[in-house]
Amino acid sequence: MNEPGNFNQRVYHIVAAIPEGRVTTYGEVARLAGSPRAARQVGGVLRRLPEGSRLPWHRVVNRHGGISLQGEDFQRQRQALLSEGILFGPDSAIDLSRFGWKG
DNA sequence: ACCGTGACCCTCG
DNA sequence: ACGAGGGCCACGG
Repeated sequence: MNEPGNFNQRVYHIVAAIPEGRVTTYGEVARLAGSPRAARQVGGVLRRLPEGSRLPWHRVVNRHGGISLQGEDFQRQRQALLSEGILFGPDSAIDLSRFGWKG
């Protein structure tokens, strides 16, 4: 079991399954992938997505419901989420109890 | 096979 | 309640 590159594949699969208009966290993806302590790695996978990937990477946020990207990438993710009807609170964070995958 | 890296998260003061 | 500090661990070079 657990062949090389499996983590990547699992992450792809899980992220691809996040419904439009919903978000989940790096930690949750890591848990679903079977490596609860590899939240950081999830970010690593998404960072190196092949250009032109159709994976909805923007639906993954940090545990506070905030965007972990910086500068231009921050704006791109924010825009993508807004265009799906996801709202940001006064603290610039998404209410996970409302827009989280499980809801 | 080792080593740096980091789109995170938990634990303590 | 909150911030700094450090552990974590799969990946690529």
